[in-house]
Amino acid sequence: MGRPPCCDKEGIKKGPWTPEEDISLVSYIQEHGPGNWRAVPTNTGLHRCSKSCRLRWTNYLRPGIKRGNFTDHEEKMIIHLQALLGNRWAAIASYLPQRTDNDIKNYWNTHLRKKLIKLQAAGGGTEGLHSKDQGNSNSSSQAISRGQWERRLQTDIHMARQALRDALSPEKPLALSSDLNPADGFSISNLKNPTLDQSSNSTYASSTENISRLLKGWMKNPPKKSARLTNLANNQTDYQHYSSSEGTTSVANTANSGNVELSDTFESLFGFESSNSDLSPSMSPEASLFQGESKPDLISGQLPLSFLEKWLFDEGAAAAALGKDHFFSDTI
DNA sequence: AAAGGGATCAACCGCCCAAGC
DNA sequence: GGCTTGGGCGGTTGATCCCTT
Repeated sequence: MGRPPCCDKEGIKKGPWTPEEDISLVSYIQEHGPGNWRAVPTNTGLHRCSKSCRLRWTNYLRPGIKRGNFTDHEEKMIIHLQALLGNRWAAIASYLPQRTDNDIKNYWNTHLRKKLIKLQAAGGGTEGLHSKDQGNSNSSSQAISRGQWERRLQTDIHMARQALRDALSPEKPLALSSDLNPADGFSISNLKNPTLDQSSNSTYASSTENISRLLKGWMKNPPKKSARLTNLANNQTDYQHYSSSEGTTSVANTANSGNVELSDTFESLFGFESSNSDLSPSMSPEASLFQGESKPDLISGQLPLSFLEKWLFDEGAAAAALGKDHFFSDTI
């Protein structure tokens, strides 16, 4: 019984993705939209399993993905949501629309879990986490007892639940959408099927922002790692294609004639300007819509954020709630 | 400068669930 | 109702980076 692994077939490539593969995938999705992943490898000629294509898209190529350092605010969100939801990374990611579940999971496993353990071992709470510079956190907050920390956590959980109940309450549908401005092109139908309605071209074109950002990254940082990875994974690829000086593309060192002018292809395909060094993680409206495709929980993803922000991070409210015994009778 | 080991993160694996037949 | 399939999710792995000795 059981399903045969989808990647068991011979000739299925594994390992790091090359820019060529990324481009194939992105251009295919630009045309057809995400979904029907089974058809992607055959239609693109990629020697990857469908799952790998989906993962690559959702975790790295999808527009609107923010990479790099997590902000204090994001850290707090993750910590609270992890306490609230457990290791349901996809659910947590739905509250951080610019982050992927994989990213959050990695960040939790590599940073936050250790941080929490360390803090709790030191008798602290999340207070220390509220500042990246833990050395500056004041001693009184560090001295918070584990009991207090747990009580506060319980409070937060309760309040978050309450907020979610309120948010999901049919009596308050507008509360959820109050931040949505129809003038910005928002509509439920867009959320349900972002590939329809509005020009799907512009929607999918936004994915180019993301991949171009990635490619720019490769170009900017002479990809030591990438080159190694690529050489390991695919000796035919030469990342010198992507290296450049002053941001101009170069096709020097072309080892594979099939890849000639690949960097030019990037430019024509994605149209990024090498002079544009703004890699700030902004998400275009199209991107946010597009993102909704793979994160269909956009409504409950973005909008409750304000609720949760308000409730989860309002420490004053939490502290005030601590005094209310009825709360504990409710939650314990 | 080199070696060792911990940290990081992209990618894979296996399981689960829902939809379609 | 049972089986198959596609897609999603969380856990884990392994290559690479980076810091310390």
